[in-house]
Amino acid sequence: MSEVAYLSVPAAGGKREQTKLANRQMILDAARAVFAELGYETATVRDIIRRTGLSVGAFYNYYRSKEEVYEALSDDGARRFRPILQAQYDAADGDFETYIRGAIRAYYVFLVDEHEAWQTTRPVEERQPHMQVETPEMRAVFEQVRNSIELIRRKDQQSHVDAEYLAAACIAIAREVGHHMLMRRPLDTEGAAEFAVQMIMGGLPALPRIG
Amino acid sequence: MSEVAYLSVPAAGGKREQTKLANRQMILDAARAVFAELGYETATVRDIIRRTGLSVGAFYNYYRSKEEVYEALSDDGARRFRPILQAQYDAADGDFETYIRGAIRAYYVFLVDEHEAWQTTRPVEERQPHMQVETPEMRAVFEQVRNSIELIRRKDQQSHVDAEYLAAACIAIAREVGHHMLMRRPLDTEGAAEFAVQMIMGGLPALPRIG
DNA sequence: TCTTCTCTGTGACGGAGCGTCATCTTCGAC
DNA sequence: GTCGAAGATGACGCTCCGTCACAGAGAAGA
Repeated sequence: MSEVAYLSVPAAGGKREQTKLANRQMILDAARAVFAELGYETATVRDIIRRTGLSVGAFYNYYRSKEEVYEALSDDGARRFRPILQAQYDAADGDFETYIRGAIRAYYVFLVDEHEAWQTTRPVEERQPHMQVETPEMRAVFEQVRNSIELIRRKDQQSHVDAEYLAAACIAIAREVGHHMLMRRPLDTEGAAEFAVQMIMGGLPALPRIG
Repeated sequence: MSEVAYLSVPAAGGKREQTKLANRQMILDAARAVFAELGYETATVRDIIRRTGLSVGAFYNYYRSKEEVYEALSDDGARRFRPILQAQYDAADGDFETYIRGAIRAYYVFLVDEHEAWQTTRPVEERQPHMQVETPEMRAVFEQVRNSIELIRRKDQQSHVDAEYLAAACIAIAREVGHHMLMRRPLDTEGAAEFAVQMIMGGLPALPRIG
């Protein structure tokens, strides 16, 4: 996507380029830490930039606002998750249940990882930006799920269901059950995943029984 | 729920009490209008209060912040919806599918009503406060659904499913499908409700087919 | 190497919105 | 009619924001 290195230095560029990259990342890291410590609402641009040693002006060279930094963080998450999702699609080889199970399991593992990576000082809701952040990458995830569903379903004899509603419902189940999973100890990604998958595949009558 | 009128004035109280009530309501109405016009983020406390003719100080006698006003608005919505939900539970007389169908239908009608009541000047996302507002009344709605599900399910021979996950999943489906329904024209509450109900009752294989 | 040009970093500054508080007004009790 | 309390008022100080004139460091050319 950019210039190709043509000397021994692999992915360098000039010193300018390097510090730019480094600063961008530094700000992102600082922001993640500050959001975790102070909570998103309380945190200010100054809090973030102080941690990097840069100046206020420098911050605005990279991001337009606190919101944009958070978006960058989310976008980053979604961007890292997308290939995982794609791998599940490829591995499922056209079988819907395999895809859904793989996708949801992967998602829950991802969720737990991220959750722990944020060095949890503050409760989840405070860390979150209170916005229904809808970054391009997140919309891409939704689209990817919808497409996968549509592709797989089309292969089946089964005539079409409303792919948009279905995708929305699947994502909704996965997200919400995942959210509740994170609140429980011990963390049980498998149990939660199985619940979600069964709910999608067979609805209530199919759900795993307790006791 | 409060004092009984013991004179000819039905629900008055002194003039003090009356203006207090009136002001509270005025602020709420103004806020709804301002959020619709300017969007939640852009709107300021001053924008809201200007519309009422009151002073800044007066605002802070009633609410602590813009956020609290929005919470009051949401809370109000949830409070009005609760009895509707309860009525569906009573009418279902212990039958789960009847309850779910009634609840979701009622919810979608409610959704569309509210949606139209907000005199839509701005897109939905901008009107919304970007917070994952979780008011007491909203938590109460969740609890009510969870309880209803637990009560009804317990009657069935069927052994227990995870009521918390199930409630979360049902609400998630209803909410998300509802959200997509609102984006489509013409508005089809019945179709969306049927989709959600079938998804919950029988999962994907049970979903209504298109064409 | 030295010069020049350009790009990035700096932080003081003006502005916006916030929430408070000393003060005034109005209500209602006696 | 008097007086105490509840409530309204809006100027004030504060915090955070985003900008911009300036400075310093890297690249490019001689």
